[in-house]
Amino acid sequence: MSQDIPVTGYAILGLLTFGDELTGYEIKQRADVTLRFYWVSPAMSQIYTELRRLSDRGLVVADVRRDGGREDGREVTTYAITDAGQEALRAWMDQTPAGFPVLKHPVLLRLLIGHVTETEQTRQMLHDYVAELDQALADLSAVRESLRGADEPGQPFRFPSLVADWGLDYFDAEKRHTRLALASLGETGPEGETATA
Amino acid sequence: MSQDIPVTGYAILGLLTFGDELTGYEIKQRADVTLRFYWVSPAMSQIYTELRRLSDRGLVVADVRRDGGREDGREVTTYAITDAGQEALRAWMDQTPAGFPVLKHPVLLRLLIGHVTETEQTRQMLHDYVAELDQALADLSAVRESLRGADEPGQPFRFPSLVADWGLDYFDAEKRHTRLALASLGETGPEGETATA
DNA sequence: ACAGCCATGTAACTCGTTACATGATTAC
DNA sequence: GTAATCATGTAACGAGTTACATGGCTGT
Repeated sequence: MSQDIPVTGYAILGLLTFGDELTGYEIKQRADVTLRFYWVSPAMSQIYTELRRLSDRGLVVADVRRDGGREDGREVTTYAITDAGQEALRAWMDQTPAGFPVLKHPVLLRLLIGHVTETEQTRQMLHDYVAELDQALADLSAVRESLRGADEPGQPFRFPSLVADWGLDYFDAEKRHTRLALASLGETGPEGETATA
Repeated sequence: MSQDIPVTGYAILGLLTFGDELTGYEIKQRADVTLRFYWVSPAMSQIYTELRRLSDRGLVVADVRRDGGREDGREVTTYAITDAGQEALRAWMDQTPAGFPVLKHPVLLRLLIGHVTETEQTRQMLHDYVAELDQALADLSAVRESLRGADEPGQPFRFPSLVADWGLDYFDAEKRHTRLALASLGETGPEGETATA
């Protein structure tokens, strides 16, 4: 029937299962704080394209409204998941294998061919990565905190909390690995210096 | 000059810095055992496309040869990185930021919306994931072992070893996280049973 | 003889991105 | 008044995939 929907489509559908009617713009914002860590943050244009597709298949309903009710006001379209959408999402979850994660890790890719450049350059890259990880950790921590109070079994944010904790641990592990790599490069680099951070 | 090369192009270029002349087919095999874990394993057609591009820009040289030297034999094309290729790769490493990793994690995506399906279904997914992680760990361990003996500073496989160790640790951490999630689901699931594995 | 691997490529297509275009609303 | 944010879309394009097509070589 409707298995020709990209995963991102189901991801958007999933965002709509948390109870609210959302505009495309709001979906983008939600994606930026959640999906972005373990899937992608789709471009606005992609979101509108996907909403169009979901709407065509009856998996979401669009609700066009005049902002503020005025005749000349701005048109705002909110989307809600339909029963058919719930079923399609459920069928996807239950009947298609999740698949193995794909990691596009430019830091590891460059580390792999570290012999092509100076050790100092590689160290710099790793330091930069740590800084970006700190930022990601801060962002994700904030999200995780915002779920407190509704993260127990039976409560709405149980699963998002589980995922956020997993993500936090993952970023921590990345920091550890980066530091280990830095240590390995620092101890035995061409120059006699040790790691600086 | 030549910054219109996709990352996968540089990745292929990188594979050619380890000393051998490789055919497109062999590049695919190398990618399947190394790149696949932290970048992607490009399709054959993508590899040939990329080799064509690199060749057009003079970053690799193609060496067309008759297999076995016979006039009617099969044509085999091997590729080697050129000096210009080394420079381009180095320039890319030194002058463009690596960028933050992108993780496409269907297991986490589905766990996030776990409330859509039965807990048992989610548990099943996590169990399957553990099995796949075991496979990945076995594969990567084999690669890592094959690097032993040339993984010290100054030796050719120092950086690949560093990356392999990082990867092994990462997969271990994923297993841990999966078990934690399973525990969390098992203890408090709707049915009174505990986790089965 | 035949299966399986080695080897190379083209064509069609999809996902997703960036750039462009438009305009209303809100906060300062 | 004007900058930032809210809101929606189109067009062009690029990276990468699957399907298709071809054919030689190797082991049994």
